[in-house]
Amino acid sequence: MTSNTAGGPSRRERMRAETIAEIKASARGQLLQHGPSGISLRAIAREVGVTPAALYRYFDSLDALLIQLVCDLYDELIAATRTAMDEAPSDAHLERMKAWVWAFRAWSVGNRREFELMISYPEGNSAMSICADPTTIDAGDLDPVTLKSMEHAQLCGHELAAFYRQTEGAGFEFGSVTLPEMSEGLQQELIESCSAMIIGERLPLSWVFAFTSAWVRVFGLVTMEAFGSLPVQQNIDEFYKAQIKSMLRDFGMEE
Amino acid sequence: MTSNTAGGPSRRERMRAETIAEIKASARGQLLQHGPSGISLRAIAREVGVTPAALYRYFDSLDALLIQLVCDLYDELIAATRTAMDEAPSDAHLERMKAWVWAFRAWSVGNRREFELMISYPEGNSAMSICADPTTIDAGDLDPVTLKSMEHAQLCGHELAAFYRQTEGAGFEFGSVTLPEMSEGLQQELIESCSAMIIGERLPLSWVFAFTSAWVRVFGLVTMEAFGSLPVQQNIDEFYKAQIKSMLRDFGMEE
DNA sequence: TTAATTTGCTAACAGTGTTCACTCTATAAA
DNA sequence: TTTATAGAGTGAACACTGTTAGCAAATTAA
Repeated sequence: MTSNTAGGPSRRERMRAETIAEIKASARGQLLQHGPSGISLRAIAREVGVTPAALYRYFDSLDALLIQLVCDLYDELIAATRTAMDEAPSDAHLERMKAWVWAFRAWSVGNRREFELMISYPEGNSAMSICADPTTIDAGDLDPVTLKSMEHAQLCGHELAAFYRQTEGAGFEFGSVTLPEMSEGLQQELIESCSAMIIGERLPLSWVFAFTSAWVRVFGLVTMEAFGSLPVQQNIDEFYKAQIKSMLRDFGMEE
Repeated sequence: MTSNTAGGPSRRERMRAETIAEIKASARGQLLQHGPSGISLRAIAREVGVTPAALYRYFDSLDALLIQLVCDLYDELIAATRTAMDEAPSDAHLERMKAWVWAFRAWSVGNRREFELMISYPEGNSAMSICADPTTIDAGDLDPVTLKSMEHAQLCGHELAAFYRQTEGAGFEFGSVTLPEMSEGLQQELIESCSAMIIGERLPLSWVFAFTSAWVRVFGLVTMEAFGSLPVQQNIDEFYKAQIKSMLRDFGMEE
């Protein structure tokens, strides 16, 4: 028929993108209803109105489909976090980091099953990892979900770097924060580990340690809440606030 | 034949217990090789040398078998933790709590797939929860894995209570620890939440908050390490030590 | 129009958890 | 010791699952 003279996506490409979206939507619906292990390829085909074998024209396997879905979910999380951060002024770095925590929590708890799929996929993979092995960090052939999770963490990491640039390290000046003694090796690894997230910027050890500790705490909080194993069940918001205050104290800050 | 006059388990009961153990062992072997979702009832039957249907004489379903397995794994974790604690004198409560953390970590990381199964089973259940809903805490009909995870947490909680009794709250006296301001509701919930673990003992808010925070941090550390997403990969031991020191500071202690 | 690519189908294969009806066999009671 | 009874095991079937191969129709490009 009409050849594709006008640059844009061809008719078939549009159709293809549409059914791909339909497939993903169906998969997500089943995720919501029956959990991560309840996503069935045949059920998806049934819902989309197509034969099971037809789905293999769009995805190499069910695993590949799930990986794609997880990537999309990360994009959703990242977008939600970014807009939440952008509600604060671009130079209010502390507020923006707080917003990151709240948005991360809100999305993960509001999408428990999605969160469950993200951290449990694939079997024992390094989902939600802050950074990968430093030796292979240059290679672009990391698995896509690790990349996405790094992008998610960098969103907060960059803000920390900007905050350091803004205060020029003053945060630790007026606080009585004594760093635990650490070996040379650990110090170096911590700094290098964070430099993967804060590109080009080199933060002092005190900031890096406080940030890493905070990251572990936030991860613990969000995971436990999403899995319903948080020690607090009713006043969760205030518990988070208290935890954030406690973390800020590790940075030597009061408010 | 000979009737069972001598109290002990009958011959059939012994046989039954033996095959049950055999089934569980096979299940665990598959868990090790193929991960939680790779445990197949038919493969177990194949390995035990029996028909798939025969397994239903021992377990109501595959799910029931997995729950039993998870309970056994908790018992193993609890036993490992307890013996590690008992290597310290019974009145060295601080050392014993440290031993709890190290043993918890060592077992979970040394048995990653088992740990994976424990926290992911059943779908979004409250595994590894420190305590359950206070309203139903009296009823003994909680699901068995929640009970086991509580037993695991109580092991450390009791030690904390004993430590408080020993020092009579002196820990917070000589430290410059300022508690984040919290609402009445959160304070009450924190205290009640911990009283489920420290039976009969009522700790002050400062201790309860520090303990809860520490629990979240330890959970975050162990989970991230087991899933390979810890920001540190080489000097993990020292990172844990630094984290523990940081937690002890929340209790107002130095060493 | 012709040729090539894409999309979808049917059918089948190997695997899964679960149930039912039917054998034995070992225990317990008469 | 003989007779019920409960336990353990079997084989066949059902309803699923993910995946592949070969073939037909439709859409695009030459």
